[in-house]
Amino acid sequence: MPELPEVETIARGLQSAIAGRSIAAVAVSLPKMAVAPPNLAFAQELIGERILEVGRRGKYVVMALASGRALVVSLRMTGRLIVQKTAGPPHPYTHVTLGLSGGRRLCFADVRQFGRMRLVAADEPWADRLGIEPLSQSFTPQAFIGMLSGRPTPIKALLLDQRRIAGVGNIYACEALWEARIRPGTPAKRLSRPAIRRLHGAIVDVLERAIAMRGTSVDDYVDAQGLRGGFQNKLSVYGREGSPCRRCGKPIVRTVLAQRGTWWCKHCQK
DNA sequence: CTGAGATCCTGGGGGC
DNA sequence: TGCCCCCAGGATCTCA
Repeated sequence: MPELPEVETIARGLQSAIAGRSIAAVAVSLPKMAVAPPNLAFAQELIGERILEVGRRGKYVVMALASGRALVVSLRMTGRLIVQKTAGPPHPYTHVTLGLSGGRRLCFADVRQFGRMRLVAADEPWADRLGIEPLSQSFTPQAFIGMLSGRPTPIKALLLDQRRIAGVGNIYACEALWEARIRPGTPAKRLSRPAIRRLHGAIVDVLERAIAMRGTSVDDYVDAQGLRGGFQNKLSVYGREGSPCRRCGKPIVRTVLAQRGTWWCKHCQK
């Protein structure tokens, strides 16, 4: 499932592969996957547009268009954005295809159909519910302390809340909590200042290391060029139930917290 | 505001 | 071996 490092990797790949190209054709085979503002036709609006640059906000891929509008893509669990040469069959489970200048096409594929490609107007505040970017200057230890203050919510559930921190998902929440030696179920308000500082550093560290490895491919994640990431080999706890903790050697356990699988070490996460 | 629960989907894993 | 059932999982919406 693509989280911040995977989406960042995809966005960088798209930036080098399709930035500057114009959209010559649009094919939508599953209409719910392609959303446009009211009374506007997705395909018709996009034809003739040009993709200026591709970036990321939280777990969303953001394609800035020449008109000032944007194409915002949510990949959810199984969504993919794949750039291909126009010849040959499209990527499996492609529901939206953008035919681009220069003989390329962008396939938006998704087995489970949870993802969305949304055309947003220039003045549409589409990201107004998203929280702080954890790799931005504004994510300071002080800001993090304020975010957790007084909250009874289990710290892991809080890390997954996109309204607070945008981009952290299940994999990196588990990994950061292990790195900071914090029990996932700890109420946020019960964490000490040093623990919060450790966790702040761990979040930034694990996200940066994962980006450097081009993301984690535990299921079937691939980037815009169809390549797998490398961080799955560096995971400390996620998906490692029964395997020895890399720090203390005790077996990693799996529990359920906030309706999500949660992997952690009972011995060294207090 | 906050949290809990439902919802959307389908491949694949587990159970028999 | 083969078949069927059921579940994971992110964001969004409803409801308390």
